[in-house]
Amino acid sequence: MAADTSALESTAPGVGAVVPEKPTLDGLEEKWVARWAEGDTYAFDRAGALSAPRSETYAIDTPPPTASGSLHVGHVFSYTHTDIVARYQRMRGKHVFYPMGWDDNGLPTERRVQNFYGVRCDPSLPYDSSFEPPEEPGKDQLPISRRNFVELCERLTAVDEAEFEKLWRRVGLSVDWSGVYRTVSETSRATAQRMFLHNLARGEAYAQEAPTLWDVTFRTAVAQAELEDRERPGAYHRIGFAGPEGPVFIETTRPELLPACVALVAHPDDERYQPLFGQTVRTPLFDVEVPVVAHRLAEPDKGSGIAMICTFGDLNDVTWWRELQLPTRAVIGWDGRFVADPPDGVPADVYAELAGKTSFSAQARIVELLRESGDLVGDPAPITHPVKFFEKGERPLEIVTTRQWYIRNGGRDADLRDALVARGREIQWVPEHMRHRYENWVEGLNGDWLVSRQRFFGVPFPVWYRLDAEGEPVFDEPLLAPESALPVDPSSDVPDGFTGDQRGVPGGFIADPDVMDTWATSSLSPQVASGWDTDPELFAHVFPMDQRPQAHDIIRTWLFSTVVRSHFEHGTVPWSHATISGFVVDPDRKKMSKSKGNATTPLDVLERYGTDAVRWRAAGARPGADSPFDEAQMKVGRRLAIKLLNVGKFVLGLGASAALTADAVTEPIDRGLLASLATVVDEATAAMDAYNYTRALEVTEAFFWSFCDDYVELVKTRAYASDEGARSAQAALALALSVQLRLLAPVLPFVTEEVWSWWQGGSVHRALWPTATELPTGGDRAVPAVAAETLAIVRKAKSEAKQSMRADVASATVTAPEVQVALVEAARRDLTAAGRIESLTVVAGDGPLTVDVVLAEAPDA
RNA sequence: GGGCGCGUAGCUCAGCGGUAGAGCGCUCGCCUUACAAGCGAGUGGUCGGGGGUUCGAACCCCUCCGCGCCCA
Repeated sequence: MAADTSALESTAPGVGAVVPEKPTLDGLEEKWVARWAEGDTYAFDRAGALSAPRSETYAIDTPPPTASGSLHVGHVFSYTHTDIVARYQRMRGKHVFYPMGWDDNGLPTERRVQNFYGVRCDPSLPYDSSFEPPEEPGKDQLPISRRNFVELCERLTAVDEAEFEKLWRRVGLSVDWSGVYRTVSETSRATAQRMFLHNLARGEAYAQEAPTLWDVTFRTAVAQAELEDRERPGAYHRIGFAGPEGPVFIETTRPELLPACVALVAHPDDERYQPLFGQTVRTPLFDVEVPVVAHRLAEPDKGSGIAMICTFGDLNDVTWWRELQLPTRAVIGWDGRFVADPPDGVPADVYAELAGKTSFSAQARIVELLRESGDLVGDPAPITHPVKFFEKGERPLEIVTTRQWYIRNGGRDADLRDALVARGREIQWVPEHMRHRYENWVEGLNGDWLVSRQRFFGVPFPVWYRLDAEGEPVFDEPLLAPESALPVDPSSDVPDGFTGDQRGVPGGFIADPDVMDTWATSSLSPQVASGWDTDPELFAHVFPMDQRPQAHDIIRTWLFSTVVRSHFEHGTVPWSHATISGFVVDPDRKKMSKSKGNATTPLDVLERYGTDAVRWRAAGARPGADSPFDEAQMKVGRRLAIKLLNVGKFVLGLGASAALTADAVTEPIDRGLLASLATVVDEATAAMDAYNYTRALEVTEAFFWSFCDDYVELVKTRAYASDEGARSAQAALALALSVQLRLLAPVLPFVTEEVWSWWQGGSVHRALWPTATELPTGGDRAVPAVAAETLAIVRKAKSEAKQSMRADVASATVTAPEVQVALVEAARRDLTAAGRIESLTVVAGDGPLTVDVVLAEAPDA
């Protein structure tokens, strides 16, 4: 701990503090985290904000971290980037609306709860109010009711969230912790359901029975945005179909889908197959008659150039099926296995061999059968090809026809697509080139946004269906929850006009069984955080927000879906700026992630180098740029923080204080130093306004080191005196310290606050960002620059003579261009003291400034 | 295959039309009363290759090579 805390009784930061004997970084985090919490230093002043113009509020749409996940250094970096901006805007006098959220909704939480407690959700079970999970997860997962499962999710995420908050406070995030939201909260659920109902009412959401990409492990539909291609081994099987004039050979990687074959397809220009178009062929083994059709998506140079269309092997099949209006012969069920009964028109005897099998074993069996029948030509030819996976899944996706909810996103509507691209152009992207990621994605969409998921933990659709006399649901007339009742859980709540005992009985009703995609909730983070559903006055003030910070990997998901929702509901972009941070990568330039095993635990690094050092390193990563994790860099940040403590102690130990003002600065070199600082302030401010915190820090830091190594060394002796010159130095040092502490405060919140507290009232983080106008004008920056240059040459002479910097100089003769002579003379007093120069002569001459240094005889040499 | 970004000192990166820069590293010095968790000095690059524009190119244009990310 810092040595001086006993003197601090007041809750106001800084009041009554003194400069410690031996300043240290140790313990600053604990001290100031507690002090900021007590003093509500980062509280959002709602009333003050609402009574001021919108331009005086700065609202941030913070990414809610996945509460069940774990944080690594990459997270610390990107959240620090945002915090630097937040702190800057606060110091500019803005009301900073900077809430934190937790994403405790969705699959990661569901999976973590299953593993942590050893349970699984079985929606058919009744709620058990006395249920307690086992101490240790058992070998087999314990089936529990949906409501019990959800309760465990909430219990576990609350623990995780408390840990996260502790870490974020230690990182120094200037979040208003009274405004935390959760994506699974009542408010979030109500917001998501209300927005969905609005989308539905305006025709922006709809349900449709359609072929859907399906993860057989999670047994849920997945959206285009959640897909990824993975290279997987496969094999082309050459199979003969019986054509009108002999066999037609196709090559397929999925022979097991033969019973699902509905046509063969070739490119319309392919002369080899033109004679067959309009004719029919018969499938081997099953002997089903299928047409030969032409379509531009068939690739002549792939395989034999003619392919079988199955319902459904891949997305091309879906396109062909839709555009060519082919029949459906689905064989794969929700569990990824071949369904029990063959499709219409497919003989049951052969199909019976496949029923109940997975794709893998069905393929093996089909290949055997084809060999026996002689329809398989040669051996399968191994290939590697891209296969679609759910990004969180481990088995290839199947395509299953199901009824799903969609929200329009321009994937099937050029006008909407253009409108959403135009929204993207309203956003200021930082860095600018990230805009292309957005436009590429929007322009490449091939379907609407599938938002329903067949999971248990999530926001349910506020929808029921009437059951007809036969007990079949009437999907065309969904029963919607009234907005006043939101949030609802349709599996326990009852639609208007019905009673609970009518659930599931003919003439009664059933609930829509699905929950929303996690992005369907996350895409409403601006609305949830800003009180769309709970505090319309606040929402009207802070929305559209100023900044959406996030990483570039979720532009297609989080960013895009947020734009879609805002476009529909509010007819505006959700924020004016999207700031995109890069990744922290390991030394091999691989993205740091827990699953790759190369993630560095943040707490360990924070403890070893101190928060300010880690934040300093984070600030060195420009917006959008990946940056390698290198501990050696942390030491540099730590050194900067220590330097601040020491120079602060020096300046304040001289008797410099906040009472000294610019008027006292009379010496040319002092005025020059402050003139130079004024340009630094201007540059840093311009850089911060452009979200270029890296540049702002660079400019400030360069000045700071030269301030310490040159200016302070030059004026030190004078500052120790007690004449007018001393007061000039002391005032300049005090002013420069004050300005520099404030310039560095967003990056180094702890050490700057510590030094600030030694001599100023209030928090540095509530102080105003410096402006050039608080510094005296008219100083000549060349005076300190030339003095430093001269001193450097004297130092070099001492260094080359292997002498101490304290070695005396008998005489130094400066030969300088005419215009510089007066500058050197203006710094004469400081130069002779700092260089320990007995006799300093300055003459005009040609060429650059030189110094002829004659060292005094060393006393005991 | 398409899009985007990047290739500058051993490492991390600035510079983006006018004489190659910083920090780290390394080498050599220095106990200097703010700081030895420090200070001073030095070392180090045909700015990925090739063409072009220009009085002048790391910077602009073309092309090639390599790396990364996103999308097919």
